[in-house]
Amino acid sequence: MTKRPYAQALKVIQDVGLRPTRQRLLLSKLLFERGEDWHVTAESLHEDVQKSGAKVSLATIYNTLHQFTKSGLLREIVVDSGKAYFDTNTSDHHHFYDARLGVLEDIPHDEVTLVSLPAAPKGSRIGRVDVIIQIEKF
Amino acid sequence: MTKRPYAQALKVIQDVGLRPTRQRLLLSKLLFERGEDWHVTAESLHEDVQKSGAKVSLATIYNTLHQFTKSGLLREIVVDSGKAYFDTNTSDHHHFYDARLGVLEDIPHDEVTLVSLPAAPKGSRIGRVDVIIQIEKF
DNA sequence: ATAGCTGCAAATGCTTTGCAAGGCC
DNA sequence: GGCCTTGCAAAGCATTTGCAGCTAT
Repeated sequence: MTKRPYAQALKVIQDVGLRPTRQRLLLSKLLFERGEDWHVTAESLHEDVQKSGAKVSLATIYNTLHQFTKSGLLREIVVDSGKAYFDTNTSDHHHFYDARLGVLEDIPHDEVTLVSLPAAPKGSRIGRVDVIIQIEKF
Repeated sequence: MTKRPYAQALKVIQDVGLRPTRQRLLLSKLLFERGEDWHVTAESLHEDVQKSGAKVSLATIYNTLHQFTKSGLLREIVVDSGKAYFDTNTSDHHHFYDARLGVLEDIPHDEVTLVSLPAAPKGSRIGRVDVIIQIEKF
């Protein structure tokens, strides 16, 4: 079956029950049809939109990133107290982060192993475990 | 030997080669003389200053937190893309974080063990490893 | 004296919000 | 039509910066 333009992007959006608007289709396409995992900020995605010749307002990009995250299409990664990163790879994995360059890189899931997780403080449960390995180029 | 007020706070500052100004002495005292590890934001520290009856401008608090961090007296912890946390415990350890409440808690160093750290991407070296365990109260 | 420090206010950077106009079902 | 979405501009926060005045040495 031939893949029509936006076919995958459309499906992704419909699968989570969002309306396939022009803006969401484009963002979905930019995010999920490149066949690799990657990391975006609202700003970087906005630039990609402009490079594609289209136009989506920054506000809508913020809204959409959050909707996609809430729907489980994206995962937010906190590595910088001042900028939000989103990861198209929502599976269980960790990250390298180069603070100087602001660049994130996935660590394959099986390359970090945690032993002996501590018990959560009483009255609370453990949600997610994030491992961030700071790196720097030399 | 009796401990004069600010004796410890003064020493801490002199040890890293900073001028013991009124502001730095107070902040040092608030941060390091309570005999336990804790986590502050510029805002929370500012409030503590005011509760103590003194006054230090927010700008100076930001400056001082960064100077102290650069001097190794504090460690910055990134758990929120929008607010900077600082930890008076600079030793090797990890954190619980309740995103809803914005509360950080230390995990004793020996209660998390990482096995099989991945190799850093070529051309880079590993700096710090941060493990953040998201928790939520129930 | 002088190099360093402080505080105010203004500026910055990222993100969110209010609301009128437009689009999808 | 009615509800969801978008986009702009304005507002919001946390943080940084410029610079005149103050302070430790």
